[in-house]
Amino acid sequence: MSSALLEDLRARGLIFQMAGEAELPAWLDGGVRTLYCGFDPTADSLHIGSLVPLLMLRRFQLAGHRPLALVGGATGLIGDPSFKAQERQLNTPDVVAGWVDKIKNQVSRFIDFDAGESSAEVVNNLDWTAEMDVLTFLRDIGKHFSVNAMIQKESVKQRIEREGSGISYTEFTYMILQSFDFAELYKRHSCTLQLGGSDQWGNITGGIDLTRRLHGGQVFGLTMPLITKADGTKFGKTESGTVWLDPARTSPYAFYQFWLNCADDDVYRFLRYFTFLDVAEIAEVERADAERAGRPEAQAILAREVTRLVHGEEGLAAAQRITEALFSGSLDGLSADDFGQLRLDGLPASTLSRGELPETLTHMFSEAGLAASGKQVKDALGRNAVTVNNRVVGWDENAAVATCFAPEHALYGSYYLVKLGKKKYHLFEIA
RNA sequence: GGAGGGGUUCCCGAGUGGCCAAAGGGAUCAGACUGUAAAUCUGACGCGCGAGCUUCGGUGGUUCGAAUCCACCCCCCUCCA
Repeated sequence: MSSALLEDLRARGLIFQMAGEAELPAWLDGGVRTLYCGFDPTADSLHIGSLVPLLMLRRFQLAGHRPLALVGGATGLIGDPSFKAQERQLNTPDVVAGWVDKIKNQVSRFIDFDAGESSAEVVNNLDWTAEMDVLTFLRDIGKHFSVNAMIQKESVKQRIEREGSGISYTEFTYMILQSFDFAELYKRHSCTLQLGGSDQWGNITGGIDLTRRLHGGQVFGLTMPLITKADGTKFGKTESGTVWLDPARTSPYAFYQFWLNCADDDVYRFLRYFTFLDVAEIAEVERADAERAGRPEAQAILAREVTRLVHGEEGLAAAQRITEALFSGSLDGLSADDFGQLRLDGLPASTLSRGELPETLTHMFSEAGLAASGKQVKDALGRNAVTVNNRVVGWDENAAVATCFAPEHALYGSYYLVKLGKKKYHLFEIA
């Protein structure tokens, strides 16, 4: 039954490497197994880079196993050097502790805590490292690690070999801390499988070795592939930066748009990675898209599914309302209440009074976040890329803010929907 | 502690007294083409509507003029002790 899980994961392209590949299928089939994946608090929210591992925990849970989400209250204080080009800035303990709480919360949305034998649990590695003293650590844990082997790990190689960078002892020790986590979870929870991104391979195998040495137990490892994009740019970034899971940082609307804008060359792969849709079903979507000319269905399905997973039905509905309002072409169908709703749904918006309008559009729009600088607004104005309630506004009107936002141009007396470029919208409410 | 190398605009990386707001590439933004794609082409890309203003690790100095020269300081890397 669980080897079926592995089959599905393989079909989705979600398996990059396995440690203990020969025994793992039988082991999973043999009963409810406990597995874990770690999430280090490097900010107050996770971003979509953590989505694959999070969904992976859920996939295992749905297959009857018991997932532990480890929040790295300890490892987050150290910093994982794996494949990082540079030493990281340390964050203060109280800051990290605050992030741990937020991330615990976030992680909890993806796994079920009330599922009988396979009920999930959130653990924090600070619980078993905080009180450990240095000498115990060095004698009981450190002794099992060979520096010779550690410096051979691919994940730290560039830090050791590359001219112009280096690695502190602190970060170098990260691998040992994470290895200790695995051994400890094995002891405490009989946890026998660790999941992670492919960059975690070195840390995972370290944990497997340590568990064997410390407790004589056989445990397993599984890594997921790095998510890449066909055009070679980094996955998970948009013009406005990282795509976060926290709706306060990335609105459900922006989140939905991110997936909707997914490239054709990536979208079917992403459907397999990021949704629970059946592989066969996804193949069917791909086939249908290929047959039909024009715009594929896949992006809409992907956006819908992932937004629902992360932001729930309500978040999805809000995102779809805004999308529908903005991209259907005409604003005529919108009522005054609809504008209010769009604001609530997370459409970027601001309120100004007629008396305090800025002197220039460049100032007004860059302030509102429609563009990074006045120069960009100027460029857009010069190319007729800006509209106010669908009326094109040009560079010659830059200083005529009051005219552009005159009452006769308003919708319902006070609403102005400004579009810059093809996709950037901002609602101004002018009282 | 010693010797050497280095810190340039978001990133990589040129620049070693004026022609430098600083080559080139990447990323990003806008336009055309489209499907709110991709590829391609065009323009922008420190800030400012503009006059102009502020940058090249930091602080002082030399000079008519400094990212470029000098002094001191901070940080990083390599090797030696």
